[in-house]
Amino acid sequence: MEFNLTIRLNEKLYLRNPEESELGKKILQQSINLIEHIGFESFTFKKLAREIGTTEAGIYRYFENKHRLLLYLVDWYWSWQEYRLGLETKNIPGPKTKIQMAIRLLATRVEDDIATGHINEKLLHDIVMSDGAKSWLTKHVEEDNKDKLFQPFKDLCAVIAGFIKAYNPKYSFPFSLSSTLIEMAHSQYYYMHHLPSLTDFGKEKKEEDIIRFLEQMVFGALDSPNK
Amino acid sequence: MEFNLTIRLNEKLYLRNPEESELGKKILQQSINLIEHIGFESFTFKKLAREIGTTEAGIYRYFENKHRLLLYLVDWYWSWQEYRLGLETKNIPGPKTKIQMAIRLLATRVEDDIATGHINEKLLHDIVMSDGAKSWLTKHVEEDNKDKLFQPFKDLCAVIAGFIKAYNPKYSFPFSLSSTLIEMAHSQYYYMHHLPSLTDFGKEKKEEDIIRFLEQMVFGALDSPNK
DNA sequence: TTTATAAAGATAGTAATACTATCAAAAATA
DNA sequence: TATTTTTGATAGTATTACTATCTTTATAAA
Repeated sequence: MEFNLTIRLNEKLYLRNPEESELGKKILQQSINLIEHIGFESFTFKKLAREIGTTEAGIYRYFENKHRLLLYLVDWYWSWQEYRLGLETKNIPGPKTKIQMAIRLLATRVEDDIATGHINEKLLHDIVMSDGAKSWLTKHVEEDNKDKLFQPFKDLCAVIAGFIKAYNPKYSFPFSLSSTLIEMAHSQYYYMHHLPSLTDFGKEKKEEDIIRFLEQMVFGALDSPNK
Repeated sequence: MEFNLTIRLNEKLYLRNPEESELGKKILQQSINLIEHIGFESFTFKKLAREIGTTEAGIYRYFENKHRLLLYLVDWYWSWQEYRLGLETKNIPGPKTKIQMAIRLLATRVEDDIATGHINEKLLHDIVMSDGAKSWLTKHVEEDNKDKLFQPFKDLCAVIAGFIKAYNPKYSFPFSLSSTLIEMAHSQYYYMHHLPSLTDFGKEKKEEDIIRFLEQMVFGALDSPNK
């Protein structure tokens, strides 16, 4: 028996749904390979077309521009993380364990999930670490936000904020702590590998240390008297 | 009497030192205005040249490309923050107060500093929040890092890590906590204004709340038993 | 004062990027 | 079989990201 996970995203992300055709799926698959390989700045639709064996115009039929394609991939990633988190925290009673699970899922390098044929989660994880922030660091954040293009990130943030509130209902900053946690799980990993002197994990480069750091910080904040 | 603050940066950032000529200073001044106004993605040397009343080629004599110019501005900003932090924590005895001062300086919207003629710190602050991360989120981070192009950020991070170690010598993650603090002071501010549902400050939009959040988190982490 | 030299301005040119438009061929669907 | 949809092929344009060259102007040394 086979399981197949499909994630349906906001229609404003694309001109034609890439999940609904072979070419569309190839665009998703190969754009992940190519962005991971050459970086988002050097990535162009022309290069992607060459890689796939189609034409530039063909790709423009699916995505307005490369920023929208990035948004699609990033939204896909956060939706998938929320889905995973839902699975892994199902039937777990204590909010503490749920928060710990969230930290673990976010700070651990992902393995490719076979249930999603054309998406390589491992590579996508690297892309989100290196380029994810670029999806909202633009002059058009607010319009994109009105179009709900950041919804998956916000949803994940809200889920974890929910765990935080369940753990300590008196804590004043559940959303900020949640977004800090999510962002730092990625940043500290990126720093550890590329700018290690911004971290305390430079020598060993162990994910477990990032998890210890984040746990200590989060529960430090949540367990301390909240003025 | 007049005071004049000049910050000398890594020579690899530029082809010709922009601090040493009128045109160079105009490049710095106007690039800040223009990047803040249209965003880093839309910013080009041609537009900048038009703004200044010089030619594209003229600007290329100072900076290899717009990424290097961004790095220059970002490095300038972090150097200036370190300088300010040094000033403000001089003669303050307790490390707790120093950490609080660091948080306050980082999380408070800056006023233009008259001692630096051609640099508008207020606008530069906005640029660093919106585009600062793009200076290291590239495929050439590691080469840039070898060239010490991120030194000012690292230095500031190390100074604050020093305060953290002084406050609690047993704490295991002074550098990671420091980089988290610096990054979050900017991110939370950016989120508060553009993606408020990622924070708890959406309604009031008060800097004081960000400061409270960061202080509570940092001292929560530092005062809790460190396993 | 001439004379070297460095900086700035003016102009041109090129390869690549970020698209848009059009038309024909192929595939799917009615 | 006819019709609609999707893809492929080709062309074209404005802008970007540079490099090159040559002249003028400002500065400073002889």
